[in-house]
Amino acid sequence: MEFNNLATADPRTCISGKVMRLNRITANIFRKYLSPFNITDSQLTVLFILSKMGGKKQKELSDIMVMEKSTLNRNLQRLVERGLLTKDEFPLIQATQAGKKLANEMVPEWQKAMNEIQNLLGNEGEQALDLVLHQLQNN
Amino acid sequence: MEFNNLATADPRTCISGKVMRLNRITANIFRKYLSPFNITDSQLTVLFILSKMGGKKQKELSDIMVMEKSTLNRNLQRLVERGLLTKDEFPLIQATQAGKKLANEMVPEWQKAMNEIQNLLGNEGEQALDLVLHQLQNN
DNA sequence: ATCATAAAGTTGTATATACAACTTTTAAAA
DNA sequence: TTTTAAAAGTTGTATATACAACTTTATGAT
Repeated sequence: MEFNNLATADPRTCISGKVMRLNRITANIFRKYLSPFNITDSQLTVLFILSKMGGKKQKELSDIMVMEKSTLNRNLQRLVERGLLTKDEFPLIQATQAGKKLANEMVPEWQKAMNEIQNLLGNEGEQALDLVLHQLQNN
Repeated sequence: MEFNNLATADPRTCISGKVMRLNRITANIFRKYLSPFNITDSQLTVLFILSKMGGKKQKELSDIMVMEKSTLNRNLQRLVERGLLTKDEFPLIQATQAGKKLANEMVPEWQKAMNEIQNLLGNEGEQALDLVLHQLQNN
């Protein structure tokens, strides 16, 4: 049987495949530093944002992170269950003192992860990543 | 309480956070085109690779995709269950005729997804993505 | 040929992700 | 103030992801 379409397509050029692979590479590096705190990449992103920028509504977080609202809800649940976030002032989600304390404690390890990745990327690579994001989000 | 570390860290600079957001953006675009075939990004990547490059061992696929072997195993299981891949010539994984036929049929929609993303990225953005991957994988 | 070790593959488990459908809250109109 | 509609938030479900621990297969030494 003839597969003309397949003959013209090259899976190595697939943007989605490249980005998923990129995601796994960076996730593997960050996980090395974050797993001792028993917290994931996504959870840390949420905790960092709320610890730095104060209380946010879920919709606001969802938009900032470009994350589906049900996915965000699940991430928030786990952080609330651990006492790191609170919904006491609904609809605002806020970091608790324990959450801010943990985020504060994690910064040195997060910085190590950043250093490792930045060493691999180089300035040029880091700027390239920002360009990619800028093209996709501001067009 | 004072959070000195938090004061110096900016979550917006987090490479992992940026890449996860990038991944969601590109995944959302590709999903629009792939979901009518009831196949996911990851499954398509596997099916494309095997349809184009012939049978591979799981370890080989795992290395090409930089995917954890248990994750790959799960993806393969679903494709085997659907009759799109076969392990009849273990340890080789191969696309079946049905799998190659489906991959062939999907190419036009995949190409549309690629066109939409390439229009957003521009040549500069696409080259930037390749640079990022190159820096992370070849250092 | 056999044995021991390493590598590859599989499975249990937990978390992440998103869709669809639902419930609750908010906002606007009457 | 009440009603209606829209928006936001929640939950059920399926697939993706990876770790740890296991089983199976392959390889090298004897």
